Amino acid sequence: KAGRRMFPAMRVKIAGLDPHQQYVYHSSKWMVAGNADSPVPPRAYIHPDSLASGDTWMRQVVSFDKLKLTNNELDDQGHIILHSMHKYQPRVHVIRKDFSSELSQNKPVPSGEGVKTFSFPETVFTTVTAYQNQQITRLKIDRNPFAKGFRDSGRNRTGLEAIMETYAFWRPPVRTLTFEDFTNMQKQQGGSTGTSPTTSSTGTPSPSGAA
Amino acid sequence: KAGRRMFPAMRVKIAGLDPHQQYVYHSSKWMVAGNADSPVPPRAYIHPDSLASGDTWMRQVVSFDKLKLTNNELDDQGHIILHSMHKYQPRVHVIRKDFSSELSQNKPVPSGEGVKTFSFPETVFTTVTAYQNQQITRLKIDRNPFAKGFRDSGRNRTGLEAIMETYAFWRPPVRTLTFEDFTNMQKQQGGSTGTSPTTSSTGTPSPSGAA
DNA sequence: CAGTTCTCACCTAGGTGTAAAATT
DNA sequence: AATTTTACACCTAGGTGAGAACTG
Repeated sequence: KAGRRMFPAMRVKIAGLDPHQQYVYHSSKWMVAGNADSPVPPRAYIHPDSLASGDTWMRQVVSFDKLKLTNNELDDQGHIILHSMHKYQPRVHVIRKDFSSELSQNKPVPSGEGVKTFSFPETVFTTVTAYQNQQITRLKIDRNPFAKGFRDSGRNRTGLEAIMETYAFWRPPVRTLTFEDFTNMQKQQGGSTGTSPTTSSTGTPSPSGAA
Repeated sequence: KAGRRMFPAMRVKIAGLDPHQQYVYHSSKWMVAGNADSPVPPRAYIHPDSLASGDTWMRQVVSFDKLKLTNNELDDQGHIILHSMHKYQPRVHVIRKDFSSELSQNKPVPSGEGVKTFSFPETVFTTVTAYQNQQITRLKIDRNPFAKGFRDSGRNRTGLEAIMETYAFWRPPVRTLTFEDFTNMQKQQGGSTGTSPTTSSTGTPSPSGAA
């Protein structure tokens, strides 16, 4: 019924906007890596602060932590619908609000000048309904405040868990986007099947189901 | 430090908008009844759903329940700053978004065609830091879910409390606004020192103070 | 039986009035 | 003495993974 959040969430910092122009933040397109376009165009998540000035956006770290995923095809609460056991790559769209094309979460992201799209290989992840990897489970329990109830502070730090020590002071990366970087970014867009263990690969479970 | 909400909150239903036009909901001006304009122009609360189509606004009951009041003159969290022990009358502004005058919570509400202001005598209230009236205290404890901890279901229903029985099934009024009503509304704008015991008169405490 | 759904104890986050303490 | 501030117990609301129950 309800969706579940991603953890860690996409967090982004941007530079190079016109401080007095209005912008919309859009997180989409939830590409299935290496698949043809799905029959239904995927939903986009419009950042709740949206329609704010470039000045406002640039002054803060933009966090997509309220975004929720679901595997319920009939979801009517605006959650992002994904398929379990698939690999996805989040994208961030920065859309300048000049021509007043009302944008909805279902309409495709507009294109043209004033619309920039970014994506990062390290944020590729695989959706699951049950964790397949004990390291991911521990990472989430140790880092997500809402899972504190499962923390077991006095535990044996054996072999495999030593790896987790690496994450003890790790923080989700905050990338800085500049429009100058954009042309470089484009080249990177094609095949990003990154298996970097740093972020949430094989992590985020897509949540419980239907209405 | 933190502000406190109003209870019950302003709840409003509107009709007569252009379904495809964009509108902003604005709750202000927090007039001190019968006083000259205060030195600092009062803040307005921009409804969080704002910049939505007339269609969207009309389909739902618009609730201002997230609005927070404070008596802290130096508040920097966007709460509405009021003075304790004063009488206020909330107003609702419906602002058509055609000329792109960016509206901020601090800027004065624009005027002209496409901007309609409504207020209701039954929503006049008096700010306090401690309740002066035991009936208000009981009303809030009985009706506000967050005060459930103070409910004492098996209690003596003595004299004064019998009055409260009246409120047992009472719900905050949902008013319907139409632009046709607007001219009538204007006449009512001047002196509304309504002491109707129905709503929150002598109720809402303005919250704890400073940063 | 691999994958999914459901329920639950255990958290975070924050909205209540109370009563004591501080302020004026 | 009257009003405001502060700390607090007790709620609502909702985000966790665990583990039992369910599904194909």
